[in-house]
Amino acid sequence: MAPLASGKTRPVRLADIAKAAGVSHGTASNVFARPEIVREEVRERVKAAAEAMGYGGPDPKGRLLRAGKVNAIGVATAEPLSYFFDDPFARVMMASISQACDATGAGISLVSAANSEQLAWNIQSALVDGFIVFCIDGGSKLVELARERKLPFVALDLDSDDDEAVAAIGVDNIAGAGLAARHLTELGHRRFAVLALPVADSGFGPTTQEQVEKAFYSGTRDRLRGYFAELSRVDIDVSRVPIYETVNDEESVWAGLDHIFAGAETPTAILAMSDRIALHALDWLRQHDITVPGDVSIVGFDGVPEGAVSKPPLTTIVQPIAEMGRLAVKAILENDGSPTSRQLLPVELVVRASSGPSST
Amino acid sequence: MAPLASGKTRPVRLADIAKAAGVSHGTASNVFARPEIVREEVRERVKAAAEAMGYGGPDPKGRLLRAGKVNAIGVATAEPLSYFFDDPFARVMMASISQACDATGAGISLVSAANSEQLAWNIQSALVDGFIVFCIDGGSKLVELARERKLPFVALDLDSDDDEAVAAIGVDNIAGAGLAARHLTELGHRRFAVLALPVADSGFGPTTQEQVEKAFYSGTRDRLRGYFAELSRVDIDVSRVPIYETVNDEESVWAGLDHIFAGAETPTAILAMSDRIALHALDWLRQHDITVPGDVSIVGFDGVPEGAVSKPPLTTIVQPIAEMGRLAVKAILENDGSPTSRQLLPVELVVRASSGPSST
DNA sequence: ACGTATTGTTGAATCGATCCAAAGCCACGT
DNA sequence: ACGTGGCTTTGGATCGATTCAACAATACGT
Repeated sequence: MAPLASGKTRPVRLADIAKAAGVSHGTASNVFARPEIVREEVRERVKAAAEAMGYGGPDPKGRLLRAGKVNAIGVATAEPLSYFFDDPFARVMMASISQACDATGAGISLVSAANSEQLAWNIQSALVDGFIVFCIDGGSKLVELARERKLPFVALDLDSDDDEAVAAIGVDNIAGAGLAARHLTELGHRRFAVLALPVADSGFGPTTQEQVEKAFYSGTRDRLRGYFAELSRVDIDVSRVPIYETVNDEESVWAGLDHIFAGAETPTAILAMSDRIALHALDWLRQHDITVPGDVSIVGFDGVPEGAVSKPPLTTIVQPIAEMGRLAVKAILENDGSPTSRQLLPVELVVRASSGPSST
Repeated sequence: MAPLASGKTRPVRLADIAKAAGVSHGTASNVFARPEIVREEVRERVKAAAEAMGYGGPDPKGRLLRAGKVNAIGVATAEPLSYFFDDPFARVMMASISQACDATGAGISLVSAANSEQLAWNIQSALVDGFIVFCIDGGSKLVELARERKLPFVALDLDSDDDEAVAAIGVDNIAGAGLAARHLTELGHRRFAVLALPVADSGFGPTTQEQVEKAFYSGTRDRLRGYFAELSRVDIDVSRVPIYETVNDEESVWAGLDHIFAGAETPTAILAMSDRIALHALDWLRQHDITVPGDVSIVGFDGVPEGAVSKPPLTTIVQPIAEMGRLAVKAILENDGSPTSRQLLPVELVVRASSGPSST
């Protein structure tokens, strides 16, 4: 309004330049959206006006509302945002999600927050066409939140017992864990220990089968079920297998190993519920001069690339991470109202050098 | 329209539930945006109506238009999207950007595309309040595109010679490179080779100082200038120092070393323009039984975390990556119209085990 | 000269919310 | 009976574009 309004940033709208160029806003819109249908002379005039007035092209905010489609998918997690760039599993998954997005021209919005109140708000107000939810932690709440948006969404790694109605892509944790355990029993191992993923939000420490059965996170529960089903099958008394709940970081894993190896009967085989746990364990073992796989064998879970180059390379259960990412994106983008139902992908045992015959 | 429209997804608007609850749309809006100002009874009625009609809360698309602010910043690069998750430098940078965003409650949109036409479109239509542009590659074009949006934006690692008017955060490449070279000359090295970052879009291969001076990427140019200024200072004939242009990946680095070590006069010191290059070089050297730092010393550039745990740990020039991320986010979010001008951050030489006294 | 394409342009309607000035309602004091 | 003030609620204006049916202008065939 005031003539000296040059300090204000860009109050210039499409309508303004339309007026300046002496055309209707409809025509002005066409100049940008479908230049070929407007006469060259007019087009030039409008473009010149735009240039002169410092107009940066149609504001997507306006277009968006009309079009209804954002053309971006949101990836949500309850972890801090930097999780996407720190965690190996997340990184591989994100790389494959982003490839799928690149291929279809969709954008990616990272959704997360420092506290759960803000998380809710961020999910409610994320400008996306759908969500991919990382259920690593606080899964149920996230799923609940995402569901409330009434947008297509798919949960990654949300497992069996949860609400049937939510679309989910996961792997067969029970079968995978079974594979890992069987591999070790076939190598002759009888004394096991389990390094578990989080069971509840309660930190880390020794835990029990009963606790895990009540676990908040079904992935943790299912993997334990898989392990124990297989161990029981070959008559190992699972009630004597120590289970240590970690929070998937170095500190808790090392504490777990301190605990496990403090016992009288030390294990010859360790079942780690994630590669990250297994890799931290490898460090601890090396530092304690326990050879792998000479003294102790260890099998991870996930199949992150770091496992292939660790010392020794990690025997693990590899998830088809890339495939999962692709499917998730596809599920969101092609969603036509009917929710894709839950999909369970197969996993594969990859034997590398961290497992060998039992020495006892 | 048709009574059997249940297949259609969510044509239910705030106005619909307002009508259903028998209140005005203004009141309905308040129920969600400022529940405390609407009488409890009415509030419950509206919420019930919303629930009954399957309303997922106010659509951010609408809110957005009104509010004008997206509350998200876009991070753009000309690399494929997965670059953000693959490249160590990008990852550290993104982690710090995302921390800064978490702290202020802003979201992050990743902007990229398979081809440059789509890139332009993606940048034009990204729903963001500003851009952080990774100028690793195709920098100028990206900056141009971003500038056209007339949104606040800051370029990362865009250097000296470029347009003065664009806000940029970078490090002092010349000084950093000088530090690296000086460290090696002080250790007695006289025979150098340079593994360069991309000079142009043309692939990899041996190159020359003249070529690099004309480099598309000022970071590459400035680092070489820094190296050579220092080498010249101690009377090393830089015209005889081989420069090999890589594309920052294993293949090109290995090809470069094949080339460099095929010559008659092999170097005792390698200046690598990135840690990623240096780490790949370390692998090559190990495979060729060339000891580091016994036979050859190598100094990287960037300061990525992998450098601290490589074998041997990498001597490098560390950039204040976290600080850069923080500053970039701050520049966007606090931008009040006046563009923050260019900022050059200091770098630091961190001596680890990949450099030692010259053996000759 | 007059209908008929062809091509370009207009202006109203729409997308889904938020904001705000004005009005309604109710109780209270005088 | 009437003014005052505190809550609520209302309805119109607005954000910035796109879309589309209708209209204007020009060229073409007969």
